[in-house]
Amino acid sequence: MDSSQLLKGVLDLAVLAVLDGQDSYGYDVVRRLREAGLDDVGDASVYGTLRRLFKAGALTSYVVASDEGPHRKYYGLNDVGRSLLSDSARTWTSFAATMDGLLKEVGAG
Amino acid sequence: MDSSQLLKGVLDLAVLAVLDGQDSYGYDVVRRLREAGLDDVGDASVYGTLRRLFKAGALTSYVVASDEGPHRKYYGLNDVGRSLLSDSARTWTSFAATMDGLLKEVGAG
DNA sequence: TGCCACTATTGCGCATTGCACAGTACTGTG
DNA sequence: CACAGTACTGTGCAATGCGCAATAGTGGCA
Repeated sequence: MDSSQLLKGVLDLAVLAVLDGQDSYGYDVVRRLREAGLDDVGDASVYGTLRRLFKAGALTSYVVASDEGPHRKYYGLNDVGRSLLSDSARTWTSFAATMDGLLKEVGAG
Repeated sequence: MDSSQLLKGVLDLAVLAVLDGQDSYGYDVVRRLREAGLDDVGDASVYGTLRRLFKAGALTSYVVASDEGPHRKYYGLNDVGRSLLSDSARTWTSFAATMDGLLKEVGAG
């Protein structure tokens, strides 16, 4: 089954979680998400999400030069972002519990 | 936070889970999902999902007259639907575990 | 020198899908 | 007859993940 639709609305949360505690840039966020198990996440999705969160005022942003390639645009959580992260995490946990409840009945008629 | 995006790709699974073990019709599926905790699920979403799953060959369908209102269009799982249900459930469980893993690091970064 | 791979970001347009809203229609109550 | 509850259909919109192309810097290799 295609898991891409599962990311809808959750990618924001995943990106915020990755940025929590340590600033990072798009290319690296993609790498970290894939290592975490989100194998199929598209790079354009992550860049888009970062831009959207920044535009929404949840992230700070600054550019850093790199010796190994082009410049990197770092993003970090601000207060809005941290607040959004905890709210989203709570919403996700609750939602996941509801789904688990629905699935528990499967096969039990 | 708006949880509507969280449903993306998961509503199929939720509907399949509700139909597992007992045939049902749209209006009742909506009611059951809301009782299960998916308070905000829209009726048009459920009807659309049922139609889509039927069109995809995962559901059987038959009409039953009702004494309390208009006819009811019942849906039930066939082999394709049951297979889709178990596959989707597995995908969901795995995905949810990945997300939980990402969130576990929050605050510990 | 020229070609290629890896790194890194942006922008365009598309596909999927949940939802609001309107319309149709049947039953029962006042 | 108006209205509420039940029940389904269709239209069009909004959100968002993704494929793909373009741009651009660094370094290796023939």
